[in-house]
Amino acid sequence: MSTVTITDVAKRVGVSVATISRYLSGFTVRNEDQIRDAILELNYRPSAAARNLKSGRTGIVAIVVPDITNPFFAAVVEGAESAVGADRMILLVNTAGVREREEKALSQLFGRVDGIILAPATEDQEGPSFFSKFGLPIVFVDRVTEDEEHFSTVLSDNVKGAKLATQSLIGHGHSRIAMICGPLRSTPGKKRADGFRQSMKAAKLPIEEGFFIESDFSEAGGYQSMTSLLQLTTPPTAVFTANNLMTIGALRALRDHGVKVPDDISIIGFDDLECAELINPPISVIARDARLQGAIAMNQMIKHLEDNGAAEPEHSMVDVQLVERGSCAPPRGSQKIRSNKKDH
Amino acid sequence: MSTVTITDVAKRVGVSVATISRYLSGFTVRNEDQIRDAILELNYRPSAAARNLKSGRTGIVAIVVPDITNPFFAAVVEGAESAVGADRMILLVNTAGVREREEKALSQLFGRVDGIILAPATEDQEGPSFFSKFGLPIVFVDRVTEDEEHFSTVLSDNVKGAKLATQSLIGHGHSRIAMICGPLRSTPGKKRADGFRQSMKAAKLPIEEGFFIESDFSEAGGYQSMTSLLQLTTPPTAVFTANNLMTIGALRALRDHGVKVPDDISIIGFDDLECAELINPPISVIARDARLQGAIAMNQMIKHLEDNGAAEPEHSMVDVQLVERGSCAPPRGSQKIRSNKKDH
DNA sequence: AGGTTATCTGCAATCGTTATCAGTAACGAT
DNA sequence: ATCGTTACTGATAACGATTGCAGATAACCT
Repeated sequence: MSTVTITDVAKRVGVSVATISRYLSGFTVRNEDQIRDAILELNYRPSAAARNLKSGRTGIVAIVVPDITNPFFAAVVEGAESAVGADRMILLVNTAGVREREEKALSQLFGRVDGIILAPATEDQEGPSFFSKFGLPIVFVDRVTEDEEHFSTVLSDNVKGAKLATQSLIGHGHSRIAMICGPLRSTPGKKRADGFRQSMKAAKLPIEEGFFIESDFSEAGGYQSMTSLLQLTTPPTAVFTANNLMTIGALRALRDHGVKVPDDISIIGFDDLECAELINPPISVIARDARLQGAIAMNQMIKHLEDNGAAEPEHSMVDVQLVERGSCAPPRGSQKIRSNKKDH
Repeated sequence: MSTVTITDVAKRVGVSVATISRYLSGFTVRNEDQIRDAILELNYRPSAAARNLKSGRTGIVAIVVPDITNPFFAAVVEGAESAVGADRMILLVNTAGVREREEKALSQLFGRVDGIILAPATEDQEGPSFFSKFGLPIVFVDRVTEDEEHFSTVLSDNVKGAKLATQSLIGHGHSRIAMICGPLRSTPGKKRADGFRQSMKAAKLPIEEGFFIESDFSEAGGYQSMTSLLQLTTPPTAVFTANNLMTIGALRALRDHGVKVPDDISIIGFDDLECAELINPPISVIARDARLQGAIAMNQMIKHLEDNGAAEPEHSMVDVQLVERGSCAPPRGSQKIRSNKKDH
């Protein structure tokens, strides 16, 4: 029980604590063997707390995500983990999408971590000052901030992705296209909506009444939204779902209502699904490298930490790509030849 | 930049640091308003490091998992998160299944966390002493230890689950059943193998040459294993895959080889898949509540921490259940009537 | 007023480690 | 023998907070 401290080791060997400390830091000292033995025998472990206090550094980077069970964020975390290096660790905070918890977490994080990688939950109103006050390096993932010059960001090309998805549906000859979107208060929600709208506009297609649904990036939300689309008097012939979970929810709703993909309705989702290929039909998606995003974020964070806060903020953008599988087809009864129209 | 300390606040208000400290700890002091103002104006945040050093507690619980992108572990982590409470946080360690990293992490954890929730990577030889030495409360998830009286465990009924799966296949009339198993050095790997063997034995069915494959709980492993099963001169008519990732890998292999489920081969997996219902056919699985396991583990951990290490170790077992969907059917050409045989 | 609590206060020690500073010993060069 | 250099050592002061102790103030009673 009694905690073994460096003093105990020093007494045991008969030298001063300073010597033990130096030995631990890799300097050459006289009685290295005896010290090593004493440490082993006493089972001494340096107190991280004391080191933190002295050095002002914790060796811990926090990563804040809304939902760790979302494979996208799990992959981001794993990517960050893979880049974190030997002498640092990751503190995970799951905010469950609750803004309150995010704030609470952030304030608790202070002094416990050297920096924060922050993926968005809802990101409402908070001004730049909110984060500046923190005094900790912050890297934002998939979230733009009002003062870009202060913080690094790792974004994915949400607008491009949404455009690719929408254009793909248009390319199959659809004109009555719906979108199940995420919260417009979040960067990914907003950007993907923008891309969708831009592509529809470029193709001179209207977004019909009830065809744009702002949901919440959850499976249940996807299910509900798709259900309400199906209950319209004339449902859409194609749907773009703005994230992986909502895609799954939407597919489940389609199955429950006996709607056939792609015969009755085409669907394409943002973010790949683990088993997209195994579903019948295989689901077309906009894919991006989540792991890479996490790794880039961590690398930027490390740069900030090593340069002692002097490093310039960086802004990375990871590419997205269309993965066509089989969930998109020409609308029922359409003879239309595949169009090659492109917006801008 | 300059860090604001309790001393700065004290000076500002014109009282001693002790008073500020007491104010922060909730005691009633005289100039509460001024103190509150000073703290706000200076943007003072107590140093967690200093508190840790004094109190010997960090308010952080580590959770060590082999692979956060595995939905099972993601759910365990989320369950733990949900139970962690307001004044504690979670430190996540992803060992990527590498034993070396696990050891390294454990030694780094000392002094940084108050306790460790440990889910198995490989768990070879290490004796009880290895963990006893730590002096930290440890709760094991899905992992048995040699000295049960020292540590709490949260297990799932792996043997029962494997039996249910095997019996289900047998019940459909299969006799040539294969298992793609996880590492036998891990508790889940071993127990699920045990359950499979026991049910086969009870049904007086042989496990044919090459029908038991020890793989690694990864999707790639599942793919490879299933491929090698298909290359046997007479492949099995049914397969039991020992975890979610291997199930997906196996399904992918089946699809790539044009083998139809359940017509050509029946398959059942351990652990549910997010989109098991969306696959054609829907995949039958052995399901368990991963989130619950995480929550129980965290609750046990909190009990240990609050009782100041005096709490008795507990051993919980969460139930498993068979979820029949549609990936199991009688073997091709079989006329056999569904048997009701049961082993014990 | 004097005495007794009841509150609140500041001083200083403490947590375990590292950084600084001022040594000391050994050794070769002068 | 003296000096300078090299290579190590120990005492001590931080780091920023908490806490026991004793003293101070106010409040209350007779």
